[in-house]
Amino acid sequence: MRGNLFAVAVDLVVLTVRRAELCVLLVERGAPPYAGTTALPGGFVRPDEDLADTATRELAELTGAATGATGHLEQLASYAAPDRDPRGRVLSVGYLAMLPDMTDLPDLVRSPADPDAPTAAWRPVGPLLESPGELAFDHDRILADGVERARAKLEYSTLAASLCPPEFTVTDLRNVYEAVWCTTIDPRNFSRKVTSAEGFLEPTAALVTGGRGRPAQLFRRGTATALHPPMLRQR
Amino acid sequence: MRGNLFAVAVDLVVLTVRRAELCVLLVERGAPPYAGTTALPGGFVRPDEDLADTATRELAELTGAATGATGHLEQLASYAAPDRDPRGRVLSVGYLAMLPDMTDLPDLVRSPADPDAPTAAWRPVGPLLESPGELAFDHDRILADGVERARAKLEYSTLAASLCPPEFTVTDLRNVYEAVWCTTIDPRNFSRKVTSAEGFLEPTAALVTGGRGRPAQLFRRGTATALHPPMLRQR
DNA sequence: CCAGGTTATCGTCAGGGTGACGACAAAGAT
DNA sequence: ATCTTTGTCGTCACCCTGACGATAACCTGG
Repeated sequence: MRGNLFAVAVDLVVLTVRRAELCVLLVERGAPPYAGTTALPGGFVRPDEDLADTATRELAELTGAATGATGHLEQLASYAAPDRDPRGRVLSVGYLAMLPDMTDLPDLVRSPADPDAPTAAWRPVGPLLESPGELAFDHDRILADGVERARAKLEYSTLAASLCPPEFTVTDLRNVYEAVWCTTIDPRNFSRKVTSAEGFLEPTAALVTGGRGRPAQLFRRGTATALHPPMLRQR
Repeated sequence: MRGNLFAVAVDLVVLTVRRAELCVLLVERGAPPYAGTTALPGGFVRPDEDLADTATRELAELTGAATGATGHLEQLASYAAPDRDPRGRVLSVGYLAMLPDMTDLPDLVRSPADPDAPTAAWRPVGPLLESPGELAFDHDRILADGVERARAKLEYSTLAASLCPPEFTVTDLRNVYEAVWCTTIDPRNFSRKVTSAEGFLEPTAALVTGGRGRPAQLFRRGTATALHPPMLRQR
């Protein structure tokens, strides 16, 4: 009954917004198969781990555990086509992570926990989605599913704040929506929507200054997770 | 690297609406572990199968392949806690199926394809969700996730039609919404919403008669899959 | 055959949310 | 000092929805 066994891996779709673009964290594969090509970061589930444990551990190894507080991590879907890995039967559980733009980190991220780990780099998702084929295994599909999940979740949740630093302005938040959805949003209507949504934003005493134009109010994440009524994308 | 291997199973959350109640298809476990208790139907992935293949095959074995045309099947999530199965490491991929009410079938369904398979029975989900603990493994959680997915999907998709027979009235469709959401909906507003939604319903030439009251128009599923704007549940 | 009950469906109306946009405030730039 | 840029408030029309009246078309029972 159970003679057919699988290796189980967790692959991460780590998204952030850098320079007004939605970006994903990719690694260069060092070992076969697909050596030398880019891929989603991932690894195998250890004997004592649940799936979420593996995802959390790998995310910490990649980014240096800077997530936790502000970031978001959720399961996406599982992929187990018989021929998806030439080594044999491998089931991959996709996880979606959304992190604030850590502009202080360079485009190349070297893991502090594991110096032998492959170097990770942020890449804009647009070209990867439009012309698939660059990523190893079925990672193009996993990436597409992750981006679509993120786009959908911005509609009816307060998750966009996970892509912002701990304190942010309404414009920061709007830039996240515009980058993820590839649209432009009217700043006045957007401000009305997010500031009047109960529990989305918590005002801070401070204003942000230094840029051009009128100083903007700083906000923190509110306690709400759902956004009612939702903010629908244009179709 | 790959010494830690898993058995991979697919467990089905098969939902339908029977007698104005949302019901799930459960089986009596004949073999250990959890012999004698009820559980979600499921089975292991075969060597040449993708996950969706396994789900489709098991659904066909359970219901006699009467699905396909009108039914719906989608992946839910994966569950792999280290101690979720006493036999060892088993990863289970949950699938959600939604079928029309086949009232012609009895509450007990004996598989035509595999007479040795355990007998399946329709059970209302309400008591199972309110007092968990009856189902084997972590199937209470899988069931809860499946029901919540179904409830959410009715909001922004035309999936409720998958729980209706091929031809149905607006009242049939409303009964599905009311059973899944455990609410009551104003018939006039509901009718206005679903008949004006582009591509949700396709009118048929026929009326349905025989019941009490004015005869109702018969509809077929439209081609649309998304429902814009969504029909939001009360909170 | 007709009254009454039941169900389907159309119509009306007020209120909330949103898109489109004007207006002003408050900073830096020249 | 003026211009430009950006943030925020306000206004208005429109659409959708909830609440509900009204009518149509059937069945049932006197």
